[in-house]
Amino acid sequence: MSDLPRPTDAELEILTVLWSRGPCTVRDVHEVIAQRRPAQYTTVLKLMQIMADKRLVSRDEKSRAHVYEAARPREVTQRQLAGDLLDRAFAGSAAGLLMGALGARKASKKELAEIRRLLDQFEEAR
Amino acid sequence: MSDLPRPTDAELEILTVLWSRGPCTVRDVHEVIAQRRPAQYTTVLKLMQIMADKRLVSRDEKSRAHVYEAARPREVTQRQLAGDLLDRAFAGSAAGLLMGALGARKASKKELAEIRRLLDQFEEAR
DNA sequence: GTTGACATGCGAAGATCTTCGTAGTAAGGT
DNA sequence: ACCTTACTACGAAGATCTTCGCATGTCAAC
Repeated sequence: MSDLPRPTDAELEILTVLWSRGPCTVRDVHEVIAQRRPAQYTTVLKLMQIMADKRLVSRDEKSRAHVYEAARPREVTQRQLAGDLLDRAFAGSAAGLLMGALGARKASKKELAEIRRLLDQFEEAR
Repeated sequence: MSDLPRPTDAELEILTVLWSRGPCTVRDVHEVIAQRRPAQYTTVLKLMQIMADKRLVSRDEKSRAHVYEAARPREVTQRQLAGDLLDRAFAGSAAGLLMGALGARKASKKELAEIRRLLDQFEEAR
């Protein structure tokens, strides 16, 4: 399993679009991103080309408008990013990371219950 | 409360030293870092000067060897970083972030218990 | 076939990050 | 006073990130 570089901020933004919409053309991605902030088409294009070079995305060139797809499923990259932050800022403490997250944004009661549920499920699976 | 820029990788490494050892000279920090990887003294110096410009650290120039200190306590920066990642990669889902963390590194049974404990404590405090 | 719409490729600029060498300066011992 | 040592300041180079304009190519419609 080859390991990919940690995606940069701009790259991650594009990946989130690809994860939620599935394989996309540059135009598709640009439309989504341009909705939330000013961004030129060619900027998104260039980024996606670079991501293809880095193997962060795969590219299907069969049709005129190339179709890009995230190279790895969302969960795998999320694990990479969480693990990376865990090491760099939390000395490996998942509890610390969770407290950081809960302290940073209000979590609903429902979310807390969800966390407990996942915790049970996670513990069961070992 | 002024908001500080997100520390870069190299800056975060220095911050972790300052958090764990308290106020330090450049030499102190360099000694710690040089132990784990090759790094020139002036590289660390320059980084810490830049961090002072950015207000990520404060600098006491009274003695010849300036003494640096993290501008904000560890927990505050951890919250910033966790919140940032939460937004950028987990669509705000703390549960997702926790699963990412647990999936990335083996968590001991003790750590899982700790998480439950903190979760109780956190929920109580609202 | 010409034109218009739309796509990629390419180069380059500006910002930031990271690295380090060199120069200058202050302190302390001899 | 002088020399050594230790420290800061400064400038600059190289890498990466992010941005965008322009050239070029392709396809369909007229």
